[in-house]
Amino acid sequence: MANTHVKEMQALKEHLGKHQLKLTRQRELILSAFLRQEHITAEAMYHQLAKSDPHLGLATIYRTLNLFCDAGLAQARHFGSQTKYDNVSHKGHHDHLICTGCEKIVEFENEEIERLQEEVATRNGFTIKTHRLELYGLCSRCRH
Amino acid sequence: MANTHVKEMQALKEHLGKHQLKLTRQRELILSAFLRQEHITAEAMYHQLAKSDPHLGLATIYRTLNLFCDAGLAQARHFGSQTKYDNVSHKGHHDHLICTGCEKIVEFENEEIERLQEEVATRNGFTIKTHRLELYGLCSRCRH
DNA sequence: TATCATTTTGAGACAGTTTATCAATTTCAA
DNA sequence: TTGAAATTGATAAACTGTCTCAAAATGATA
Ligand SMILES: [Mn+2]
Ligand SMILES: [Mn+2]
Ligand SMILES: [Zn+2]
Ligand SMILES: [Zn+2]
Repeated sequence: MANTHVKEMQALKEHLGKHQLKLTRQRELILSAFLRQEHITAEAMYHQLAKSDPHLGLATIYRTLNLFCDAGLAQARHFGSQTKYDNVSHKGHHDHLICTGCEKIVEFENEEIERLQEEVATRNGFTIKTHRLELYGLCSRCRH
Repeated sequence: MANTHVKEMQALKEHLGKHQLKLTRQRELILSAFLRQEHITAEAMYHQLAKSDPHLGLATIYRTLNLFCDAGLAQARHFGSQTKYDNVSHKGHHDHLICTGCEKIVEFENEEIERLQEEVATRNGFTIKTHRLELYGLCSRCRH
């Protein structure tokens, strides 16, 4: 655990430094736990961390995950009715395939789709800032 | 107003008939107002209708819009953090371009994107049931 | 048209999720 | 080491949407 997530920790420190924010025990702890997941809800992280740190407040989890979003390490994604924080520290933009049977989430990137999105936007006079593409269905296992 | 939205009214009646549901003054009123919009929140519809019918309850709005969804007249869409009911009575599947400046929503369809989505799904062993594609950005007016 | 079982409504309670408040604690620059 | 500023945890509050239930409306039937 000593030399894992060094890069992300560095990125966080950089963000903190730029915004007069402080590095706390909680922020370190939450970052470390967050980086072990791909997609997680604040509530799930709260329960997960409660085992080792029963006094960590839910509000702190929310505040910290939102801080990670500001720092570019995380991204809040609204899947169905849940808000999951997506670990984007080590990867670029991507979209999602979501199994409605088992909740499995597969990430994908498709240059061609992205290009066509730009085309659609341009045709309508828009400049895209962000987008969201989610495909909901059944994975091979759940189909049977 | 006498002969507008006759088809949609008919579709609603058909759904009601099939499910032992009743046609009420409120359902007629809400349908008529709903069909005048493209995308609207339950809350917005509530305030809009309150002017002419101050006793119409918010729960009734929600119940009725959800009924329209069941009847295939409406579709609930989660844009950002808002849930808007999309009037789909007279159109098929489509996706959205959303201006983050003025909230303008432009609908579009793109065969090619849809095809590529299927391709991505197949490649990952998924069978798509639904999908959501939203492009957020600035419209030409808001860019300046 | 009157009857009346069934459905619907409106008001507000309630639930789930996220943010705001604030006194106490922690951090870190000087 | 000190102390101003930031952060935390507990909990209140905000917000969105659903549930409850007594009263009212609907519509099939006589
Ligand atoms: Mn992801
Ligand atoms: Mn639409
Ligand atoms: Zn599955
Ligand atoms: Zn605009």
